[in-house]
Amino acid sequence: MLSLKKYLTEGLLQFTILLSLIGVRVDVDTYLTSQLPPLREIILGPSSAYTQTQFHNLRNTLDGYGVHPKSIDLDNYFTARRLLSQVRALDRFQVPTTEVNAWLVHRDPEGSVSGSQPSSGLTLESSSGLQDVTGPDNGVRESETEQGFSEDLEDLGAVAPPVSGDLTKEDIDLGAGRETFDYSHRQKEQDVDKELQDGAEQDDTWSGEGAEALARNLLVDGETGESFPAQVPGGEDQTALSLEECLRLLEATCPFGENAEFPADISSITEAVPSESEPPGLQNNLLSPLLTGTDSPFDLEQQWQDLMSIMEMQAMEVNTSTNEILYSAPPGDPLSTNYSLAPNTPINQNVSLHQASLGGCSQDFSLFSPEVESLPVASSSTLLPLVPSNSTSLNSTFGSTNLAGLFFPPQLNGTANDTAGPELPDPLGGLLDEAMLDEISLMDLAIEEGFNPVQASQLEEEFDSDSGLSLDSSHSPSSLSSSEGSSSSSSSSSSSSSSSSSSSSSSSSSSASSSFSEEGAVGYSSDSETLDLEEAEGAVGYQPEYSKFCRMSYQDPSQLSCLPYLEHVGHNHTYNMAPSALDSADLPPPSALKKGSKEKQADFLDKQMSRDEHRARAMKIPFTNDKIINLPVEEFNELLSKYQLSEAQLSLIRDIRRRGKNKMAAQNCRKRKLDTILNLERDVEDLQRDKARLLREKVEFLRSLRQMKQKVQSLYQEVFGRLRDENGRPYSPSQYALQYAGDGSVLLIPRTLADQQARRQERKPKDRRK
DNA sequence: TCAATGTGTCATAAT
DNA sequence: GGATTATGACACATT
Repeated sequence: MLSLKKYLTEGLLQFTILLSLIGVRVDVDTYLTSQLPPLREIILGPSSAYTQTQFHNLRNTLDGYGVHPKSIDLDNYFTARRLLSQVRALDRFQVPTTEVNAWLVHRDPEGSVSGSQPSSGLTLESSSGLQDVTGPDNGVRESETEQGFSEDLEDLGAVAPPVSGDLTKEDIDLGAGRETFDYSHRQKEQDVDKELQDGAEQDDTWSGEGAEALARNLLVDGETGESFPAQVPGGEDQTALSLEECLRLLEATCPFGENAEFPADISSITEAVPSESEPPGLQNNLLSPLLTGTDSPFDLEQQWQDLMSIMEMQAMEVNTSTNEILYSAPPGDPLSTNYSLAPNTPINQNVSLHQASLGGCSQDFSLFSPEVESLPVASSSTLLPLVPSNSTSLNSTFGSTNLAGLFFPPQLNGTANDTAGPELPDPLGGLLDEAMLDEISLMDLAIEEGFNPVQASQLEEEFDSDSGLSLDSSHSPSSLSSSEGSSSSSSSSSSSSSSSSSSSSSSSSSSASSSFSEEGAVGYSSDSETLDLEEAEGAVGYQPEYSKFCRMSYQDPSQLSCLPYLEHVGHNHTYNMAPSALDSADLPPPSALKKGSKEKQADFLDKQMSRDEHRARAMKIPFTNDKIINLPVEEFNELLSKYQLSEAQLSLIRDIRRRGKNKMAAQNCRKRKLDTILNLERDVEDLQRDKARLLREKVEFLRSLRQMKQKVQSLYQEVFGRLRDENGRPYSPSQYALQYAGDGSVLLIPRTLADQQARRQERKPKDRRK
């Protein structure tokens, strides 16, 4: 069956591709849906290769259009829609928006291959996957960024519709996928896709089918669902053609009135750069790299590649400095605006902010991942040499300068020129304090080596929602052991609950006599029933032990999977038993327990009794140790008054109560101690991360400040060098200086006067401090 | 055999 | 002042 399905699938796919290549438009799904249900079941069942087109059909019916894909009017209809969408999407600066998710799917270590299934969020939440996202070059920062990056991605997902890898083609074609306009439908698609791909995830032939699916996606218009021949096999050429086509459409068919949203959306581009201080004409400069490409396709392609390489660096910035994104200043923050003259840092932060807040824009930026070139549809294959091999935060930050280099006119982009060319020296090399960088690196390494404290806190919240004494037993692994042991002891099921605390009355040698469970209901071992079962299984384990292991386990998350194993961890403290019991303290074989003779169970439980329980039984104490320990003092005294007890018995009872309470107190104390240690550890890691972030921000600010100063200095020298006196001679820099007036004018004043004014200005802040 | 760890118990102070 | 709780210290068992 599988072979038949594969045969049919591949054969039909190849046939479809061939037909498409020769210009015949074929929509297999139409036939599969309406005419060949068995084949559809066979092929569509677990195969993800067909879900895309199926979704198109779904959309065609679900979004209300209701146009049959094979309708004669479909050409005009879809062509008009596609062209309109092209025009509309043109101004959105659409670069492939979904490759990142496709890449995530491919990189998923769990092997989930569906990019459109709803579980993509799970993929994003996977820490390993996130580390993969950061790329191998970002290992230094993985530990620090994995949590923040996850949050960042979640933020992106919260704003932007979840997109999948099977949209790649439409991104290349138009940029704006249909999902951009119909998110709800996309969710429906994902639901269907999940059903369809449940089996596909286990299909070993996915890679082949996935490649075919990608190739097939190239033949299906992502926006209209229309199938059309793959006219341009090369991704880059296709991208260029799409742009050219769009531009031609823009010029030929669309009046400006129809592009009323164009400038508004252009702002979405300019918002990515600190345009607050830009002159209005800059937008033209900003657009020029894209719009002027119609005249020179090569230039357009070259600029497009440059842009993609820049965006790629931006994406790496997203992957590697999420904390900076999370902590970065809001758009209106003075830090972001005041540095607008030096575009490096503000651009970086603004872009990051938009990546975190604007879905479309963020996706557009984030898809430039180093893995994009692995997809045969993007034009980023030539970008690989541009990808910095050492993608540290600082290097990726430098990448943002190239963005300014592209968007800003050269005369305003002195800093970008400093960093754009490979032949130019790295400006940061002379600007940054090496010690500071080393500190950052060491800090990142230190953080990386430790367990992520945020994850630890999450685990702590998950496993111990109550930091106090009482634990929710439903969250405790002891409930597992409870369920496991529920059938092991019949006496456990008959354990009687007395008032607030349940006393475990297990059968002993004399069936009527009671054994005692020292672990009472007070403290954080709240559920004595489970404890009884654990004791019945020979595990001393009590709730705090499990709690402790839970806490220890989130030092290493992998240990979380071993929780059932914990029931065997408990120490067999046979020293609690009476010497007579120690003689035969060996655990009974499991077969004996399974055979379940009550006497053997009674012997076994008898052996598990604590020392005080044996003493109490030896002294013929008429009530359980559990009552002795856990009853309130009034009830306890009332209980004692009911019986005629000897002094020895009363003394033993008081000792039992004291030891029992102290035992629980010790457990609580140890639990609190461990909690304190873990909280301190987490606080230390948080502080280290904050310190590293602040250091990075400081470095960036210093770098921006330095670059601004350099720029101002160069402008100063340039202006000053052009000044001439009445005789046409240049002014001496030692005698004259330029001073900036408050109204924006520049005055030439004697150096001495300038020095005096400078001193006055220096004194003012000092006086204010005083 | 030794070290690390877990646990119960005691003594003592604090509540 | 007694009961309870918290905690350091110790001993013992287990790994």
